[in-house]
Amino acid sequence: MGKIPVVPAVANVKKAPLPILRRLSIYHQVLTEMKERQVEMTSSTVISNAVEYKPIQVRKDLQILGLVGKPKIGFRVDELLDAIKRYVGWSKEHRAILIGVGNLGSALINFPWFAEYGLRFIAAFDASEKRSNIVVNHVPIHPVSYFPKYVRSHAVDIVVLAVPITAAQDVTDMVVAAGVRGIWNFSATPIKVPPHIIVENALFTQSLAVLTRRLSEGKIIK
Amino acid sequence: MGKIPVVPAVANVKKAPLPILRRLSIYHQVLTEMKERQVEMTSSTVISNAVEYKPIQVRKDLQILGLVGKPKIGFRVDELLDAIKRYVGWSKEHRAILIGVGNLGSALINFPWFAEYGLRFIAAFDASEKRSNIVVNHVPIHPVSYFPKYVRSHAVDIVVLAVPITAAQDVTDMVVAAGVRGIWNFSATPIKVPPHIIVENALFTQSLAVLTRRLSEGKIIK
DNA sequence: ATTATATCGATATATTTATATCGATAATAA
DNA sequence: TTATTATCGATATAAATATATCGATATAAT
Repeated sequence: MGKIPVVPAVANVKKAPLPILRRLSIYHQVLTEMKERQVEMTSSTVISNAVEYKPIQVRKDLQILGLVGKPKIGFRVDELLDAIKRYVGWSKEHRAILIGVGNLGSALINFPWFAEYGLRFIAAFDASEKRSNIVVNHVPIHPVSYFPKYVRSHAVDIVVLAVPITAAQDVTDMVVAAGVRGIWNFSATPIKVPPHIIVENALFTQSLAVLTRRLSEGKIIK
Repeated sequence: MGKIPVVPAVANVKKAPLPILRRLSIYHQVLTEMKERQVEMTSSTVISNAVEYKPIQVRKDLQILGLVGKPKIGFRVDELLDAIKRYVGWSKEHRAILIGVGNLGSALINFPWFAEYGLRFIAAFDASEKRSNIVVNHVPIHPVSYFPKYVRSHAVDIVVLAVPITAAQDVTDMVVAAGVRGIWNFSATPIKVPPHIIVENALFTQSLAVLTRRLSEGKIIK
């Protein structure tokens, strides 16, 4: 008699290649602008013109979505947009908490994430008492000490971390202990988490490094 | 007689691989924290423990910096840090302008970029008159209409763009026309520029796409 | 009706990036 | 003193990613 496996079963969704995910989010933005301009059909070539990638690459990327285009014509803009949203996980709701309501946190909480990205801020937390117990963009702000208790009575999918470097790891540990699975990290330092937690870093210095390096590489000397 | 080439000569600095640049900026952060803790020596293995990359990759990345480590010991923290800063272009000053003084722009201008990254904000511009003619973090804010004139009398290396999507392309065109070579784009849309302009996008949705996809991939179903 | 063309999807190749292996070396322990 | 170990740097292999090629097809032009 074979043993019944006790490891938790996991949805066998294929792991999407990182470079493709990143480019899909750019195609999403371009397609959104096309939709606003009432454009109905588009193609790899047309999308390619709007971004910095070659048509072959755009075509290959779109193939992963599994929808069929028409030769000579391409794809319906709205279908492409929906397919991308489904693929990257933006067509279902993600309940999010903001921690750190400084300038950056305020910028994040004021952005209309829900309609296009499924991200819904249900509360925010801040270390400072004077930023607490107010409401920003319909989202209530609480003192951060209340966070663990809050999570016990509210389902939270994602914590958006916008705290200073010095607080980042401590707050992360609290978030992990509370059982939240996803962290979108805007603090300027990489954070350490156990393997079952999913972290994505939005580290500004990464793009700054690329920018300053490219500027020095291309310096015209004569 | 051979023709004298008329194409502008360019410093023959090798083009740094993008993935390495991005990881170097993370090592930089980790090393900075080590320096603050007075750690003198470190190694690929130790750095690896602090980040999500394997020791082999860290070693290979550091090799590009061209400094020699000691077997069994590794590298001096301060030498590594300096080498990274030189390599990515953070050891010389970059004169920067902020355009768009909303929450995000304010967060950017209040961050201490200069000491570690060489980025010096010399002025900011905003479309709103009521945000103009004040000073934030020692940086004067002007109406954006004054930008072209300002650039004629001040050397500007980088424009940091933190404007709404709707304004992004128009402001970009103005920046390009004014002759600025580098753009750090925090507006939520990719912008189009001529080939001699260097743009780096800090698109939040890229990391969001990775986060939401990874969350759905790893969903426990049983 | 025929030809030309732009695109798709599939497959093949090239390039880039990540990882492994291995001898040499500096420090530490026996 | 000798053995052991952690690391380095160089080179080799593997894996992932990007690009090219090509036949098929839907539309538009002749």
